[in-house]
Amino acid sequence: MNQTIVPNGGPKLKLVEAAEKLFAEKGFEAVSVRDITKEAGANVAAVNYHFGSRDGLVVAVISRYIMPVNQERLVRLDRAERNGNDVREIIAAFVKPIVEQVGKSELSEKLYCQLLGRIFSEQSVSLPGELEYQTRSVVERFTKALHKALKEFSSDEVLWRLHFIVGGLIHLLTHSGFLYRVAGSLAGAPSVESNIERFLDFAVAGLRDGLPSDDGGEEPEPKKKVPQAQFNF
Amino acid sequence: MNQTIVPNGGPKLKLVEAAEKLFAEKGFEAVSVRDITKEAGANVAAVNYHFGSRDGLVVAVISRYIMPVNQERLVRLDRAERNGNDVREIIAAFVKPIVEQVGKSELSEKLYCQLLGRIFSEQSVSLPGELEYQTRSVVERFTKALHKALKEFSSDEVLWRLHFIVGGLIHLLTHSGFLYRVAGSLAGAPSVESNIERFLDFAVAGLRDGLPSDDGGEEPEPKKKVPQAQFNF
DNA sequence: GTCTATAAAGTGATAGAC
DNA sequence: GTCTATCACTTTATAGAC
Repeated sequence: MNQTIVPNGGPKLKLVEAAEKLFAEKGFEAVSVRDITKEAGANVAAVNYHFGSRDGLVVAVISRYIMPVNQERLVRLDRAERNGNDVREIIAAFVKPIVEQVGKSELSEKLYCQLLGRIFSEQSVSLPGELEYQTRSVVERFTKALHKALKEFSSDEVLWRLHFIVGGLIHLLTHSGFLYRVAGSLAGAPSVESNIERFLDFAVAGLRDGLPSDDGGEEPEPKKKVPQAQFNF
Repeated sequence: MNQTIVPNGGPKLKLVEAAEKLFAEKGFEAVSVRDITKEAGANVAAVNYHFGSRDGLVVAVISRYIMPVNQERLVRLDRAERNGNDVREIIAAFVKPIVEQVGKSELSEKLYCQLLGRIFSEQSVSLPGELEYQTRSVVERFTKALHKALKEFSSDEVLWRLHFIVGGLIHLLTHSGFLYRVAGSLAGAPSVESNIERFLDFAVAGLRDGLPSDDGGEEPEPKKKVPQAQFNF
């Protein structure tokens, strides 16, 4: 978990790590610069010195977590497309990279999930062009791949269902907290991985709803074109 | 849309209506008392005089929208249970009361949806006992009804899937905005109702995943008990 | 009930010393 | 690069006049 955004291991990294933790716990809006510098053991002016502004730090945190996820998503999507474009594999390519990066973060599993849930549902922060472009292309590529795998549906229909999946995913991530009240170190306790698997089943079934059973479907009526959604995946 | 919370039609109502609009547009945290009183054409002190505090107003807004939805949910659930406990009818009982109340609000359809999305995903506001009790009983009753309709699954499994559904629903509501960029007054344009229907299909399919096809299922292994989730439905 | 004035605390950001 | 001191502003809430 150390992208180009925070190269050195000095005070800049300490700030980012403190910010991540607090953002995960309380949300981006509920944490002040003073909270962060206090948590990091740094001076109040440090955030502005190193990141230009509070927003600069927020963007740094978001980028650090989103970029590797998006990269891995595309790698896996390539593989899925070569493997015959199976719907479940496509959705797995979309979902699993999130939980895969858990280990690379210094955050606990719980906080990592909460942070990613908050990142995905964040709307008011304007991201740098590079990241916005990456996100847009992820959305487009997944929508296209799914549409190809589910020719029976219009691309709007596919986009809407992807929307629903994203919503369920965000909710799973942000509410992963309550999971840990029982989990602890119990054998067989529910883990993020098992819940992601559970979610995959749910998502694939919803996505495939309306198809006969496995392949060869009836011809559907194509529907109206809807503009590209603008949300973070 | 006039519950016991805001009885008179005077300045108190004006404040609530102004708050609703701004909360829908910008979120609960991003709106100040001054924004609200300005929008309502009232004095800065009005919010504190009429609602005790900013939080008091937030709670009033949330209650005003959630309570009728929850009541209608329970009415519909009763009906669904008498009708043979069909899964789709249960989920419809959960989802449709939301969109059913659109017309009773002074808010536009878009803002109404956004507000309800924000209410459902709100976590930091502590609600009055009455409302919390109502919400809790809604969750319990729906989980039980679903578990009864889907005996093949553990109640944890059902609860998780209900979670996923809630997530998808919230996302649909909060992103309903982008729908309206094309919708306008075009005939055949997607409406909230049609998207809810779309979502219902998705949700029911995901919920029923793992069942043979219609009825009579294989015996599953029961899973670990998970504590009741604490989130607003 | 409504208003003004103000309190008390918090916010992000920065100039300038070290 | 770090720190203190401070600016300019905003926040919620309230006392007290009308």
